[in-house]
Amino acid sequence: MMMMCVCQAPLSPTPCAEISDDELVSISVRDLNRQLKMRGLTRDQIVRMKQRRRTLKNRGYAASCRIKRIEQKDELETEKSQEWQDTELMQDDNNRIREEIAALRGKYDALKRFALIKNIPLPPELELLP
Amino acid sequence: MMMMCVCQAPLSPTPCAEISDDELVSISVRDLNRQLKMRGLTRDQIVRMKQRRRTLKNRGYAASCRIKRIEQKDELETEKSQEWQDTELMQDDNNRIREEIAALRGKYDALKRFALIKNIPLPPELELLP
DNA sequence: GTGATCAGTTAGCAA
DNA sequence: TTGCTAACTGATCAC
Repeated sequence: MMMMCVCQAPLSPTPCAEISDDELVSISVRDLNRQLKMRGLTRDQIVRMKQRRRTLKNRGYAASCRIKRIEQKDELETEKSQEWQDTELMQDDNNRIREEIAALRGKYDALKRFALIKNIPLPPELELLP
Repeated sequence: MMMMCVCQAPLSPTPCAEISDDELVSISVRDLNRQLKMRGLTRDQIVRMKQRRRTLKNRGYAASCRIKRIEQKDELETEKSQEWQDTELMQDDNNRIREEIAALRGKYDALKRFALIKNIPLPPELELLP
């Protein structure tokens, strides 16, 4: 299966001025602008810094997106097996009820025979079921 | 939701010699090598061409990978709703059987009262259930 | 070499 | 601007 994956280096060929990736993504826009002004950065450097920030953010979004996808898949699988268990329980229930009916029917048939043998007339609404 | 996505242009800044992307991915390695030899391509050009082929292939693999993922998700959802339907059917079945039991019990109770009123003695094994 | 899959990148939509 | 997601790319694994 898959092992570690070194993959692309996390860009940042120009740390520019001791701003780590972690800082850059977590800092607010307001604070970032303040920082950029404090150090004298050229427009070009500022644009690149902003782009680096965006890319780093996107990296995080991509990661959450994958995690979310996996979680949804797991969720689906769990729900499916839950449905399956429900069906199983219902089946068991069903079988128990069927046994109950069979037992009742047995008694019924016995009564039928009893009435027949003893020649006991039953009112029509109490005629035993076939 | 997502609409069309133009995204990255399909590389190929150097068509090099009338070999389209479609041709390049579908041609066999043997034939490709033959083609590359026929036209006099430098080692560097050959390496780039091979890399372009690999990239194009990878693009296709990535696409199938995404399609597969979507299909598996659909499959899971279908199976889940199928399980749900099974449970529903079973539940209906269950309810019908319960009604059947109730009806039987009704008859049974009527018989019980009948036997009591007419003072008909029943053998113990035919004693009516409570 | 081929195919699959992961993480990272980019484009583009939506809020 | 932020967050998300589709498509693309390169790395890496299995075969």
